[in-house]
Amino acid sequence: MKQASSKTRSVRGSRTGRPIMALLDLLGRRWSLRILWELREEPLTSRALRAACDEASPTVLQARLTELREAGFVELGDGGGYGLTVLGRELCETFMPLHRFAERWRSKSGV
Amino acid sequence: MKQASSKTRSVRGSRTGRPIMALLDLLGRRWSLRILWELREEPLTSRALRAACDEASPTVLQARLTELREAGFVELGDGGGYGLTVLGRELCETFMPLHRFAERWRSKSGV
DNA sequence: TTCCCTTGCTACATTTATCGTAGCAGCACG
DNA sequence: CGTGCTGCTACGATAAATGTAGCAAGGGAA
Repeated sequence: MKQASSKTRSVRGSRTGRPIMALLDLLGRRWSLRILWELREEPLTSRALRAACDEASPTVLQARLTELREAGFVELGDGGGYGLTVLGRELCETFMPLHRFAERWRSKSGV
Repeated sequence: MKQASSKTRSVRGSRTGRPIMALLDLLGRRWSLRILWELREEPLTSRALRAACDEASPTVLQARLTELREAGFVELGDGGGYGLTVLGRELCETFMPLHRFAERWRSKSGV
């Protein structure tokens, strides 16, 4: 597997030494959660991922993918295509109950 | 409890009719996850919340708080102070395992 | 009343992030 | 050779976040 470059893009909040803050910051960036969500079942090529993410700009997607790779959640397969690492799969399952919650949420709120 | 204005700030992704997308988008905005996290134990005044969020600009915090109120996750108490609604507390517990995950994550990744 | 302090909230100029479109180099297939 | 895919990038336009300052409303205390 190819390694993400380690030019250490600083994660806001990591300075506090509280990893939860760094994680919340990373996941709180645009498209981060969505990318993990779309990769939850199978690896996707960069273009397929873009299609799954409502044609979001490739600029941000590349940026998020690089960050997620540096964080160890996503990896680029040898034959191309982005997939979750073991760690990434754990993370994904951590907030998988969000799906059921979202359904309940809609029924209560009219957003 | 005071109600958040309902001028329907559109949530990106809600057009697809898939509530999980709307939720991922809302939570994927800056400081959203952090705000929920900081309110997890007790209500905080707007200024205390700001302090807890590394002195983030009050402009975004107000925006996020309004969105979270409209979504039904956060409410403004009568005597002042922001707190989680019942729904918000459920949501918060949904990704509470993230805390433990973050600790394991740091030990594996050098971010 | 006046003074002081805290509440939620906003204005505004600057900086940063994201968007949208286009296009690059590399590789495989025919 | 061209065709079509891959990951990835440049760049101007636009939207969002930052940082600083300050507002009006309300609650005491003197």
